[in-house]
Amino acid sequence: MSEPRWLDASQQRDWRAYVDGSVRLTEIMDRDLKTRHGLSVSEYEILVRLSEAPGHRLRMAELADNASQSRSRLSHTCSRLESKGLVKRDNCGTDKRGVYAQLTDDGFATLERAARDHVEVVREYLIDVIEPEDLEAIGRAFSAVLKRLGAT
Amino acid sequence: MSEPRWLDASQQRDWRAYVDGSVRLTEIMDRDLKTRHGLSVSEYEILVRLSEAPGHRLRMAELADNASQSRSRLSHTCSRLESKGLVKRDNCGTDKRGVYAQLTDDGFATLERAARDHVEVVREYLIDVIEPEDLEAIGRAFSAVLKRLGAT
DNA sequence: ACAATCTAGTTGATGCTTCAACTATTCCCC
DNA sequence: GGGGAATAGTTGAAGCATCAACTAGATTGT
Repeated sequence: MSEPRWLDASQQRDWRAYVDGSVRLTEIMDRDLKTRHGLSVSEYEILVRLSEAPGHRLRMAELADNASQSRSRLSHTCSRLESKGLVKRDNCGTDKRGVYAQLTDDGFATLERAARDHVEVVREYLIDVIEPEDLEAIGRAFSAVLKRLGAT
Repeated sequence: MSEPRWLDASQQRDWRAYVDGSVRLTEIMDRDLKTRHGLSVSEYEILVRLSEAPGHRLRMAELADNASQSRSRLSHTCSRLESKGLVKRDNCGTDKRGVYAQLTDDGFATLERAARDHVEVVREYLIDVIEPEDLEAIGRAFSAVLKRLGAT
């Protein structure tokens, strides 16, 4: 219960800009993906991780970790994606508890279309409006955050 | 429908680190505020903005803009805060449609307690683990994003 | 002064997230 | 090899966000 170490004025300003800016940025990306492709950001993230996995499939737990989602949330999201036909679940042979999430052809095609538009939004509202070295700083900073949190 | 300008490898890495890191960071702050003070991040943000306003009160629309929330969302959140006794609504004299959100004494006290803990989390997981100049870069970058989005 | 229009704010339905509880399987080890 | 603990994943309920529809009051133009 010691005295809190408050942020100084400039830290405060930077922190606030980050909080407000990142909220608004996420909002934009969310709405764009939703209206143009019917995907939420968390659905999109799952498709991305699956598309990068060997054979376009991953065990649920690993997928959850990759996408920074809880297992419960992944289960629900995955069910939605499955009912849209973008993902399908397969049992794992070696571990009878296990389940693979597998990207369908339709899922891959949808992702390719969505990714094209998504990258434009990321450019338009972030990458093209900031200095390249500030993007690098962001990368460095959040990598450090992830390391602090014990992730890869 | 032109060719998408894909991100290069280093942009990709930086962008990914940001997406993952910011999601996880928000999660931490959310859980911390919730378990220690019973507040969601969006409730906390509203208390912060109110505490900074003259007389600890603001018109709903202005508060919504400050906190980057939709008016609908503010209405709901404000009702929750009101039922917790942290905020109260007053009619506006000059505009009969208008409503003021007013921070209560209890609300202010709760915010003070929450802010002390919150700043520690922000330090522990972000500010103390990154270089000061990277924080400045983050501030610059997201200010540019906000400007691009037409905010202050 | 009246109608058309615009702005402030709320509401309820719907959908996504979180949390705790649950089943089923595997691992550990005595 | 059998009982206890750990792991994989799902489920349902409750809470929060989003969207469209709505009420009520202000503004504008004629």
